[in-house]
Formats: sequence, structure tokens, C-alpha cells
Amino acid sequence: MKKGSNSVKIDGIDKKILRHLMKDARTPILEIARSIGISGAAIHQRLRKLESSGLLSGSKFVINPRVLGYSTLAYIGIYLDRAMSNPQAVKALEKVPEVLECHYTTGNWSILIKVLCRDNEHLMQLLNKKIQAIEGVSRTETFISLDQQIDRQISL
Amino acid sequence: MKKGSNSVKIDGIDKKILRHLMKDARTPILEIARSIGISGAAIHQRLRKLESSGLLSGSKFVINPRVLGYSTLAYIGIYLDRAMSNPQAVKALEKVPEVLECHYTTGNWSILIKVLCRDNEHLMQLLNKKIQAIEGVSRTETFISLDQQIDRQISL
DNA sequence: TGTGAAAAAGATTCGGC
DNA sequence: GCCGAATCTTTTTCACA
Repeated sequence: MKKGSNSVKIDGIDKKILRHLMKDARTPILEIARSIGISGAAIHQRLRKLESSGLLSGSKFVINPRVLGYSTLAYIGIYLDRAMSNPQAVKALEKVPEVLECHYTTGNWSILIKVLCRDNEHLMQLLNKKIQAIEGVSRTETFISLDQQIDRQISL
Repeated sequence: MKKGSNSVKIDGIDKKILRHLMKDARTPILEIARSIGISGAAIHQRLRKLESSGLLSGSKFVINPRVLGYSTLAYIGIYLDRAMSNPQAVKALEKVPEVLECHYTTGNWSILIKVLCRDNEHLMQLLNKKIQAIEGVSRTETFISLDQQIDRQISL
């Protein structure tokens, strides 16, 4: 199977393995092996295959930003003057550490971004001094996440 | 330090360790140790402390949904009839596997959700048959992500 | 907090089925 | 595709600075 192919087939055992690792990337393979009744070597083989299929794009430690004093999460819809501004705007947004995601979107805005700030004050500074300062940005609409109830990956 | 405390201080070594693990949760501790010139035991100690501080909320395998045929990512703003509908609506959304995130937000909508579908057809079915069918949902606004240029965590 | 060394556990390879 | 055994690496613990 070529890397990045979009016709990967996974069976029930693959799903079980992945479900374990999606919850905790450091789950020992041997522990998974014991829990699903297969040898560690077999799981190792399957993981190698899943990896080369491009389905596994890596693993991440998840840190809780709240503990570092970052508790304001928001989405910002951005209107750009000209479509031409897009690539430059994205380049500028990449340099803003508070920006976690950036999407070109259909609909009202040119761009939708997700930002993480310490508090509302920080968010206001971010909007006024950094986002609005980007060339091409004409207007923004901000949606603060008061509470996030769901946060998960694709279900297998 | 209590679990979940919001006054955790981390030093440069902690940051180096976390930066490694945020990129790849399975990086061996000893490899990190070699790269930053400290013993593996010391890193182990620091990780235990960071964990009990609540800063580390786990680790995840990241899978590439595109390889499974899921290539349409969208945000949907949802208007609810009455504020009272919120908890029930969230409960209903939890049962919809396509919903990856769900936020109570300030602004126009009651709720903003992120969904992952195979294609636009699937997204349309999702909207018509599942989202609109939820009690309390009066109207929705959909923003399809044509391209995601930035996807990252808080920068340390 | 850190270290080095020892012990325990896990990852990886490989021949064989 | 899977297994088991052998080997190598990593994790974890602990006494000590």
C-alpha cells in the first residue's frame, strides 16, 4: 500500500489496536497484545503496515493549557480585502503563537482561525495589535468558547 | 503541586522535554536525555512531576482521516430555540460520531461544532438527517474547511 | 534535583508455521 | 499473517551526592 493512499482497509484487530493508541499513545504494545489476545510481534507488524499506509500520522503529548494559565479559547472569522491577501495573511498568522488552527473556509469569511489566550484581555490585545494589524484583514468576528464539551478524533 | 493547579512553573529543561514529546509522544526518554544532556532518570522524575501537576493530560496517536476516505472538515454554527435545549442538544451531538468538537460560544450561535465527513454528500446527509433532527435546533450555518494550513498546540 | 547502576518491562528481529 | 524465542533498548527504581 502506497504512503498516503486513500483506499486503506483496516480490520477489527487494527481498530482495536488504534483505539488503544488513540487514547494513549504510550500504551505498551505488549499490553495491547494481552488485552486482545494476539502476540506482540503481530501487533508490531500491523503497526508497521498502518504506518506505511499513511494512516498513522504520528503521536502527540497533549498538554493542558489551563494549567499554564491559558483559559480563553476562541474562534475568529476573518474577512480579507482581496483574495490575493490569503497566502500572505496565513504566513503572518503562522508567526502568531496564539493561533492554533487556520482554515480557508466557504461562507462569509475568507479564513477561520482558532486561538488560545490567557484571558479576555489577552484576546483583545491579540485582536487589536496582531490580527487587525495583518495586511488585508478588514474585519473580524470573534466567538469565545465558553465551554468545550466534546473533543475527540474520528471514531473507528 | 496539586493536580490541575493553575500556577505551574516549568523551566527550560521541562520545555525541551515537552517539545520533544508534543511532536512525538513515543520519543524514548533516553533519546531526549541524550539530546539535552541530562540523565534518563532525571527526565523520568520531571515527567512524573509534570504529570501530577495536571499539565500533561495524556497522549494520542494521530491518525489521518483522509486515508480512510474522510476528507470534508466543516464547522457548523447552531442556533437553538431555547437556552434550555443546550444540555440535551450536546447529549444528542455526543452520539453523532461525525462531531469532533462542540463548544458553547458567545456570539450569534448557541453552539459551534466541528464535524468530519467523507464528502459533501455525507455532510449534507449529516445536516439534514442528524443535526437538524435534534430537538431545539432551529437553524444552522455551515463553513466547510477547504484547506487547513495551521494545526498545532500551544507553543512553549 | 541530579546521577549511575541494577532490575524489570517492552520493542524488535527472525526463523518457522 | 501469526507465533515464540532471542536480543536489544527503554523504563523504572533506588541508594547516594
